[in-house]
Amino acid sequence: MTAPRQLVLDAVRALGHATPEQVHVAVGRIAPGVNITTVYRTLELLEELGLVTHTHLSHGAPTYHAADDDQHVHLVCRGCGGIQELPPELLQPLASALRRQHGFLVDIGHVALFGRCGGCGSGEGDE
Amino acid sequence: MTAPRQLVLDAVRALGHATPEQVHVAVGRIAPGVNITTVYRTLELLEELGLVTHTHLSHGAPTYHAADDDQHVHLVCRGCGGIQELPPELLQPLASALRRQHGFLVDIGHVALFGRCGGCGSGEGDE
DNA sequence: CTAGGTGCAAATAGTTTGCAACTAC
DNA sequence: GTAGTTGCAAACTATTTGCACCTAG
Repeated sequence: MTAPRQLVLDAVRALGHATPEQVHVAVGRIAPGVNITTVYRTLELLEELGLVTHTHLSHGAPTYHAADDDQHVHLVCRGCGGIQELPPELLQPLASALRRQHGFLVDIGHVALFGRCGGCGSGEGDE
Repeated sequence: MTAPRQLVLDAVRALGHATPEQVHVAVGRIAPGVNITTVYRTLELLEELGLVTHTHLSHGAPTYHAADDDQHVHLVCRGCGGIQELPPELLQPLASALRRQHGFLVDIGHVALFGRCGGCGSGEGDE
């Protein structure tokens, strides 16, 4: 575990959610000169090691979070773009149903649900 | 509704799920020369009109499907990359709970759940 | 010396934009 | 002719790859 790697892991843990670019910025604050390439490579490595995982919230931007972090379900509002985190227990009933009926093991910490939050009843919504 | 637009809509309907590029290829089979740009622009337009919607399955590639198509929940297997479609009723209990408890209106046809399908108990998994 | 890790630049994929040509009223 | 639509090329963003360098054992 080298310095840049530790920094990337720390950044992911500190940020909670972060895109590779956000991680890069965070790391760069402490150790300027760390290349974005290294961030990508390190995130990939950390993911293989099971230390971080990533989820796809909204568009293409993947967000990484530490695996030892609390797992949570994401509610992404298409109106205001806000993201709510909810306890994963909410998914338990669904998860068991899927497992029983379809043999599918849902990765609960990796779920993003799209929709509208209370404040954004309707109207436009860009993702 | 011009010819290219009709073709894009037809392609989305015919393909069921498709990335913009797949739509482009499908359209090109019937009307070569239609530009990928037009596909993107048309998809955007059709989405505004409410005729199609898109979901993010796995990585960045968005998949479009016709809005009048049956809504369905996607189960994306991180092992084999396979995609299962399930009836949206599965989400009803969860959706009502979220609505009641969090005022959040889940877009049920827009859900992708990641995990492992029966055949891919464990092992690697590239998204 | 040897391997792994890193930075840099270039390549690639996916998507968007600017602009001129084209078509339908 | 005016507005909306399209194709093409170029711009952009996000990500990946090739390669030389550097450091630890």
